[in-house]
Amino acid sequence: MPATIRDVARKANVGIGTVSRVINDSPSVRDDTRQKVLAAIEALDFTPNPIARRLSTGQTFTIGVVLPYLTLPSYIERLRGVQNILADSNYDLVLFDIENPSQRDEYFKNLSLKSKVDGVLLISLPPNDEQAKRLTNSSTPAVLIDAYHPDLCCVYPDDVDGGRIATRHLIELGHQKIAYLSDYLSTPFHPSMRLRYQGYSEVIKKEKLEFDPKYHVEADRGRLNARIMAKKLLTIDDPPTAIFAASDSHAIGILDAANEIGMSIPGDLSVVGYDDIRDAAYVNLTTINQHLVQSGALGAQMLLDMLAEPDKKNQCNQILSVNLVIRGTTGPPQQRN
Amino acid sequence: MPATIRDVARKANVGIGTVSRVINDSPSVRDDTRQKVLAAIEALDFTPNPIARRLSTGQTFTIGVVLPYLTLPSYIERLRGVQNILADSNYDLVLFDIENPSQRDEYFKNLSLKSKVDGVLLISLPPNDEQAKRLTNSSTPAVLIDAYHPDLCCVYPDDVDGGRIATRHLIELGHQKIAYLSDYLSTPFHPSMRLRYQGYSEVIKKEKLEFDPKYHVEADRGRLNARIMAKKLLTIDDPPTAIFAASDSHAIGILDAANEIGMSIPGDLSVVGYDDIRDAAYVNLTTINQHLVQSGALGAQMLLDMLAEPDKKNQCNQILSVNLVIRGTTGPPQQRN
DNA sequence: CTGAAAGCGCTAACAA
DNA sequence: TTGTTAGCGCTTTCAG
Repeated sequence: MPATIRDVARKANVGIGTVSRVINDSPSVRDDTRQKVLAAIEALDFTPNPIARRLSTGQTFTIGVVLPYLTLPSYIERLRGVQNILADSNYDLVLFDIENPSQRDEYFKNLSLKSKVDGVLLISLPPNDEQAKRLTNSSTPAVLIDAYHPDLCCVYPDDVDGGRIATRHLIELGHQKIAYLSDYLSTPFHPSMRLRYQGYSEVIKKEKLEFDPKYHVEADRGRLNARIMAKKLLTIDDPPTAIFAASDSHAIGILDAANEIGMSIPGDLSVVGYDDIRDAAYVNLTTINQHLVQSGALGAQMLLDMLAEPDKKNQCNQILSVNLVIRGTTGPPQQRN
Repeated sequence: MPATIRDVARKANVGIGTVSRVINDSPSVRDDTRQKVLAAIEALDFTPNPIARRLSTGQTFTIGVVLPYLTLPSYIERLRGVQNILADSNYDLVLFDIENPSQRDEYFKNLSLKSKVDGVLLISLPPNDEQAKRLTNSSTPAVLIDAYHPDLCCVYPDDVDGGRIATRHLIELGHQKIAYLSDYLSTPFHPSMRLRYQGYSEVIKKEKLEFDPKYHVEADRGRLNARIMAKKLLTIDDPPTAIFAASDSHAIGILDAANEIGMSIPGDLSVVGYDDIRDAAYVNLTTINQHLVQSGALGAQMLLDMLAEPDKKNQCNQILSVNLVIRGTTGPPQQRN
């Protein structure tokens, strides 16, 4: 039904190759013939069939974005960054949501990709070695966003430094008893929270502060669980004067707990979060901002660059710096020492 | 590099057509030849090239999902519903995010679709008449999710009824002075909030309650603005004893305001929200639940059905019912009448 | 039941 | 500079 390149050629009285050249902005077309062709294209309301072009060139002009759980705000933000970049390119974004481990495995196995996408962006999906190998072996370039593997291109935030920065901020305010509250670190699902913990404990040790295991608390995911655990933590003997939370959700749960047991913030307790989600500003939470949207954009751009110059060994590892956003939930402890 | 259908044919000592038949589960293949072919496919690790198939059949096995502002949780939920359905189909999901009105217009104009997608899902993007016409004229089937147009297939929530239900709930508790707080209704961007308002005022009138314009408050988007406006509303002469908020974000802002000026909930003030977002449960908010994920799933299924049986006039308008979730922010007013 | 052949709409090499 | 031709890898007649 829609006009084809042949219709245009006939109408413009030129060869089909010429039309193709015009479409592809080839310089070797005389200007008047170009005009003829353009006119015919206009008249016929012709748009080149992308599929045919794909078959012909071998490129799909499609990049696959794989991410887990479309629910988490942070993944979505990264996806936005990706989409922003891709929108300005010729590439379409095809979305693969992984909602359970078996989907995930299947995805890595099939790389359903096979000639379906020109490149893959994996968001927050750290591959194991076997999966990484499969990725490197496949001819489709891939980049990991918010995940790391030595053999792959990655862009990820400097979580260790985030942990350091948050902890240092608290110490500089005069805190000595600083707790860390996170999801369970023993599961393989939260590498970033483990890294933040690493930064935290590194600073604690360097500053020769008391490193009390009771100040390290783990809770199930979610604000409510954080609240419950925080309440416990704050009512023990010799409670901390500050808590570094592995996420803003955790931090907000802590705020709720403090509120519940009548502690004032930041007088009785300082709290630092992580992520700088939308609500953080609203509750005036001091937190670590990692540049989520930017991470997606950077990853997408990296992939686009790889696609553009396949041979050129690209700068393939981008560590994104994080920064402290000081708001109202941190201050000096009430009673020193 | 990857094996083609021809390689398989050669290896299996059959014609290329036969291989195609095997791939497509055609019944007219003798079982032993089928086995031969299958073996060859296995041996060569052959996967049919989807692009070639697309060109050949004219189908793209791709459906385009267009939605505005990837940020809003409710859109994301709907997208999840779509993705859930599409994941189990043969269709890929290609994502188009509209971040500004010009992108939107451009999208409707180009329908970039032209032979790129087999169908379109528009989420929360009410088209005007011209755009709708373009959609109906284009040969690609489309369905609107969370939007309505008489000429198009739509699935959308019963917002008017949501307004009714919330208001009735409050009246049944004994409230007479019921306010409605929403975004600005005069802009074309919040048709649903307008409909909820319609349901609200309908019930107010039917119950012959005082319909005081001062009880209708509009705020800029966001929790903070809701909080500010709510504070104003609650400190006027003769304040309302209950507020119906057009969204949970608004409602939570109202809760904050009440807290700030020392009103107790639901003793001094009842609040009903809308959407039942995640935080609603956390703050124990009574609210209206619209089935977001389901709306996406339904829309996607509808489109798939249209694709499967193009001629059959499908049930093309699905109004999703909403329901009241009673939690802790509503109760009888303290002083009657 | 099966093989051969003709496209799908485009790009790219090759002549002219 | 331009037209012609040969594919890209598959589906689908059409014979046989």
